[in-house]
Amino acid sequence: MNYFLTTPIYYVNANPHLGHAYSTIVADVMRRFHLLDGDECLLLTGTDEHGDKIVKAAEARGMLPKSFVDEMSGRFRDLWPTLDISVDRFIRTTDKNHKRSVQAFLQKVHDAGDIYFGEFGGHYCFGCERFYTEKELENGLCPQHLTRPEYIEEKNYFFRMSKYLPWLKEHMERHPDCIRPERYRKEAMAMVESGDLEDLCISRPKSRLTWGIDLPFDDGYVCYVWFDALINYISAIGWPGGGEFDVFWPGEHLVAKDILKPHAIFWPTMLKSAGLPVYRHLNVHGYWLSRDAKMSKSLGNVVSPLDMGRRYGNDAFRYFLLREMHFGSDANFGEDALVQRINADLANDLGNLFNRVLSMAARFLGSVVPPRGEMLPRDTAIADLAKESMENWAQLFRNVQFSQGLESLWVLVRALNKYTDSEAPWALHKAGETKRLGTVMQVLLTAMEKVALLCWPVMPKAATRMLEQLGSRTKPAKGTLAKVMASFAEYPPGTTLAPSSNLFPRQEAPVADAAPAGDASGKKGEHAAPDAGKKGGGQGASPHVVPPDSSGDGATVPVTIEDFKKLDIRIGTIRAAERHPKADRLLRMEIDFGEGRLRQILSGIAEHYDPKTLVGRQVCALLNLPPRKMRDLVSEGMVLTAEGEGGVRLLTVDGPVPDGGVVA
RNA sequence: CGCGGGGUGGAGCAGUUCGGUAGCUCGUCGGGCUCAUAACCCGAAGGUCCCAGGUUCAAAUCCUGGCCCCGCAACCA
Repeated sequence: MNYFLTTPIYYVNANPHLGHAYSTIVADVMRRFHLLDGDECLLLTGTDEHGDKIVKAAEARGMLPKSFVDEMSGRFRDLWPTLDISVDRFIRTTDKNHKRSVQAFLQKVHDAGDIYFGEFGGHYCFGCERFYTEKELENGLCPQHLTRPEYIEEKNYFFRMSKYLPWLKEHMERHPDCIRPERYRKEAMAMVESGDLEDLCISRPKSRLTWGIDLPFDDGYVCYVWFDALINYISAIGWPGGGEFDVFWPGEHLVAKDILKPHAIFWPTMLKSAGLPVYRHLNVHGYWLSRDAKMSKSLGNVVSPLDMGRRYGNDAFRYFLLREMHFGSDANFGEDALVQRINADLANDLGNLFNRVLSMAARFLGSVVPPRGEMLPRDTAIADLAKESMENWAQLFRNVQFSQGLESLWVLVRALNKYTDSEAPWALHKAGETKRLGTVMQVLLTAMEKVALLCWPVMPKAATRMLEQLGSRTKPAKGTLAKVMASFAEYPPGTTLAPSSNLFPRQEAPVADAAPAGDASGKKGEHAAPDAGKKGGGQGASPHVVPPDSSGDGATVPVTIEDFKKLDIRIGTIRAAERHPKADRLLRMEIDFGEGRLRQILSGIAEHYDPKTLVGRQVCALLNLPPRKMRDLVSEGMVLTAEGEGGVRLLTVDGPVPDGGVVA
């Protein structure tokens, strides 16, 4: 069979982090598994490079969009080999073929009558970067900024997605494993049945955005988000125009749960409209959490999860990621858990098994494999267990249950340790029972070769070393799994074994305070690009998008003192403070700036400050911002804060200052 | 009542689809072994399966109600 797997394409406005690494590692594991399973495999990853956010991120660094995305895309591409990931195709949405495919796709959907020119638009608020309908305006003003929106004749193109929702519902019912794990299919089903799904806006006029792909049927517009990003999955393999597409499509996708909707709803309906078959599976994974993400954020000294891979080795790092997270659920990333896994599973169970067996072979047999003698029931029991374990492993991996699959493999590993104990080759050696010794060692070696091979998808380097140490002629290659599972044959006598093994050295427990990594979670997504009257729609198919941040290479744009003087920053005293009744993170404060009245200011510090403790304190605030509505209440300024170790801290003064005092 | 996930020995989790003796890893305690990376093997202690009702011969599992965590969304301009 042909097996085509994709990761999301990653949005290049920030550097790669654990979320990206996890997705791509899982993809690599799946590819290697399917290769062993006899499939012809093609793994695709890449970068998403269009959109407004890219233009801004490039500007912030004084670069042209093109050079910026070239550099960022390179960082992703170069990372994968260092994690032992074998990528077959790497796509960039700025590739020429991709542009051609997107236009061809749009044309097909257009020809099918599924794209229409939307007549709304009109009231555009520049602050919000979005349109408002008459109904949404309050007294003709933007409900967010309380400013009068400009009337703009901006029409856009829409994809008639609603037309395909009944079909999609039926499709999901007929293919219960199209989205997995099951919970995400349920969630997608709920979306379809909710009736809240509207047609997709798929364009932006060039007057506002030029960094995108021209619509084939109107060169005054560029394509917006999904009809650009999602199509990478087929443009990368040559659609339209055959080639690999004809061979490998339909394939399957791997995504994080934050982009379930575009992949579960938008993409299938788009494919249907274009007359193409839907993907086989959508595999959805959860997030890596940091035990106390809030505490460790923004600290300069936190250890990056990617550094963990470098420190403990890729094989151990990959094993941990696959074993610790039950695919689909969230999991915690912590250095102590990583070390525990390494020591318990890899060093004590697996590594030690290899070391003790090879060491015995060296001492008792001169590292040369003896012939196998008569198999006793307790020997065939191992053979049976190996078969069962491998079958479970394969079934679970096929079903993206990697953690359970590895657990099933470890049942065999532990049984081999137990077998070693109960057969006690050292005692056989002492007693001169050469024949029985040979059989026991045979059973161990035969089983260990199978273990080594099954480790390969997750730990390619270590597995290769294991096979080498066993002097094995088995190579991890297309279709090897069937051969290895088929029988429990005698290990070729005469094979020379390595004299010892030290696959996974035990690790010291991390120092108590070595907190796990701040950006471990890849959970901050959605720099929601407001879309003409639509909701949601993160930019691009990236699983986790981190806002253009201060942590990385934050070169900023120079300003003049004149620019600074435009800011009206003043000191005021908080007279009243309370939680916003309808928002988790907002505090409502009344602050005295000596203006003869109190200003109401809202600030997202509810998680960091108890309102009672704020009354009477002096704070800094920026006052000459336009008033803005936040969760139904108007804010007349912005309280200034800085991110501290325990969370957000207010800027204040170190001595009394008259209310209204100017900050300069 | 915006959507969703979860609450199981000290820690982390599986088990819930389809009711039938509560399981795994780590940790603790005791023992064994000496091939091995202070590793391995055996045994033990330790659980009101969040609470309250209900169905049933039988409920971690099914039903109803409640409590408590956590994501998403909203919002943190």
